[in-house]
Amino acid sequence: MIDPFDLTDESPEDPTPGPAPADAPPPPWLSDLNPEQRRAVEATEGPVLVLSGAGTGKTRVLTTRVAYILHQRLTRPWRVLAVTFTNRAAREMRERLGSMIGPVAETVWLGTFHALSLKILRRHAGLVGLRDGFTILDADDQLRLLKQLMADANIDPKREPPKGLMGRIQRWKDRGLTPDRVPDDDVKSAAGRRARDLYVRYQARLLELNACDFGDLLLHTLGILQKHPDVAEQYQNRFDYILVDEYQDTNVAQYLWLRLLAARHKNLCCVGDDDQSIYSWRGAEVGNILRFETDYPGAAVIRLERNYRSASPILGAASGLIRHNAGRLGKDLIAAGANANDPDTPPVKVRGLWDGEAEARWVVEEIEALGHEGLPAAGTAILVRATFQMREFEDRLMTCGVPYQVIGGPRFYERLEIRDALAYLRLVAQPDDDLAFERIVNTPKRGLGEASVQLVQKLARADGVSLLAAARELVAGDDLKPRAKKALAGFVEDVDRWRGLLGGMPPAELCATILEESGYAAMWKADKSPDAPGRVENLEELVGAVAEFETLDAFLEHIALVMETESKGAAAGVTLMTLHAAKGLEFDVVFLPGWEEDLFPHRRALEEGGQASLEEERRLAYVGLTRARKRAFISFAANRRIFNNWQASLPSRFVDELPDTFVEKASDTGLYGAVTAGFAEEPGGWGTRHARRTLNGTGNGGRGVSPGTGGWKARDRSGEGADITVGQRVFHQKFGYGQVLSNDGGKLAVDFEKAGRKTVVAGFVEAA
DNA sequence: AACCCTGCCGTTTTT
DNA sequence: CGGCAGGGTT
Repeated sequence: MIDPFDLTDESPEDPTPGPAPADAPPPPWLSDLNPEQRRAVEATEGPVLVLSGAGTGKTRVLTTRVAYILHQRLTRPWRVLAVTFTNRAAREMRERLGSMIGPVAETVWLGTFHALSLKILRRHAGLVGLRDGFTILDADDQLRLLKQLMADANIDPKREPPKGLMGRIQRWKDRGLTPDRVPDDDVKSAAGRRARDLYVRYQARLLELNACDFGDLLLHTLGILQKHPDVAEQYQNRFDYILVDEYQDTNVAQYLWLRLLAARHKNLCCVGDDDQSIYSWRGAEVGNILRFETDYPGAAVIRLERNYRSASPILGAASGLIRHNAGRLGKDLIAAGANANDPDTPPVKVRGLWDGEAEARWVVEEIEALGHEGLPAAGTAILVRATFQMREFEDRLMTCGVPYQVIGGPRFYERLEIRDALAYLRLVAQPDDDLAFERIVNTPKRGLGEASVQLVQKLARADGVSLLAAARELVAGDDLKPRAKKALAGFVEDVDRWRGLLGGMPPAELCATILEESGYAAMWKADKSPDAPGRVENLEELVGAVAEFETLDAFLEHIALVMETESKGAAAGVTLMTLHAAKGLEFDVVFLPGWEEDLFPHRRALEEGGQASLEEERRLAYVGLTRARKRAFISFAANRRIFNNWQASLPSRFVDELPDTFVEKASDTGLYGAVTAGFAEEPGGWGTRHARRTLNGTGNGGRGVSPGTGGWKARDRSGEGADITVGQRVFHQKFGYGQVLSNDGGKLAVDFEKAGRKTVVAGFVEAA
């Protein structure tokens, strides 16, 4: 593992200028660009906004732009700053840059906002009250710390959920607001004031711990740049060109960070797509991209609209959908890729099904059929709105023997056993890491209960020393019961001994030694719960991960910023993940299930964010569709089990918003009428449209289940549903026999004999 | 100090 | 229904 920032030569006055541009052969990569891309690459001076639609080659533009700047000898590699959001994007960019310009790519300042901030912050830690070697807390540490502070302040965690408070604090940090800058509007309520007070204490406590959280990496760096003009100037002069990926995802703090660094020359190139902004709920400000031209007068705005990824019906469907959003910068994708002109590309298939299980069955059937057409599972993805949807697909894929992998879920470094093991390593590397001490002082159980730990904490606070130091004092004194004293003495001795080994053996060996001698590995080996063997394996894997590093410090620094493990091996089967996780990826075939009101767009999003959130949900749908190269499938179910009770659901409004020209809709016979939506009724009858001959015409008196969804009507199978009366005994395909409790305009409350009380639509039951 | 039980809640997630 | 957190119990 190489630390990309471990630069051996960063000197701005590097004495070896390269050959003049004229001497160099024309770079091959310029001619591969289309005219817009080329403009985006060649407009090196001044602010540039590249509006880069899905699949229009933004990574290529970014990397080529860096290569071009260097090739033109406009500056030196270490004077170029390229910022991304994820480690994955940074890695990909560095690799591609390396293939264009060679090993010199390693010296470009390229990384995530957080990694780059950390690099700057390490050099000026003293300016914000941090000392050298400060640690970075992860989400778990943050929350534990906040809970402690809440307990100190007598705030009931029942009334004020710690997660909510943490969220508030993080949102302030996202906006670049230190505690003293929190606006009055945010502390009008008592809860707001309490949150602000806690924010003050939280920041103070972090400094005591010589630690900072992820938000602080940006916030502190921003503070340094704002309050110390001399330092700011140093970096403003250092970076001659700044490039930013995924600009639509920047928060206010990041926006200010960029603005400060680019203040001198304004050679700031932001690449993004307002239509793919899906992270406002974690602080991203679409406004940043929408306002770019105002913020940077005279900015060049370049639109990349030639899509090289998707077949034209997919682009047509996606464009038609996103057109329903207001306040866009405006951009239309044009099919330009190899998949675009294939006359055989079928439209986007939209399919209504009975329930989630039928939906999964259908999806997997389609996957198997596509396999015979030469579109194997390995290039296929199922993209869901919420993780609970995954289970049904997993079940079905497993029973059908289709290989698959789930992306997302709990990450390696977030697992309990890994976090515990890391706490050991942290404490050894950094003896005053109090959070690490607390975490493992009694793990595995050493007979050190809360009483003993509190004694240590009290002493530490009184003497102003770390917990480990206080423990050491306590062991020497007589304030502890003999039992606890012995246990604590043993623990302190262990830590001291491991510290003594620090320089003497490779870090992986040290890690293994610690896990053995602490009894931590033994604890899991002895555990007979079903997940214990997996945890033991993970610990072994951790040792393997440490082996990639020269020193323990280097390893800890790495995992503080890179919480993911390197993805191992190529995807073998169907990829199952959330829509959010799919951003930036592409697949030959994409399935988008669960397009139902309340699920997608998600009810909670609409409840808290109204119109703005609806548009964000729509962008999410747009992101999903534009992941597909060759085929896209959308589906929705009429019934879905949510928290164990069945819920009748309506097709998503997004289904209605898909332009008819590019989609082919069908639903299982009788599931829905097809009054205006142009749905065929037969399963599998894609070509046979009965658009105008609808079930509505066969006796449903136009009684819709819900207004506002266009032509979708509850089915009324030749009228049986109409004459259901309260108290009647009925039969339901899924739930069996039951008695009708009430009838609310076709929505029946039924007490089923086997399945219990459910709400069903009248059309789904028949008189028994 | 360790275990069990009850009650609540249930969207998306990187660094 | 099921996971988890916190409280109460042994």
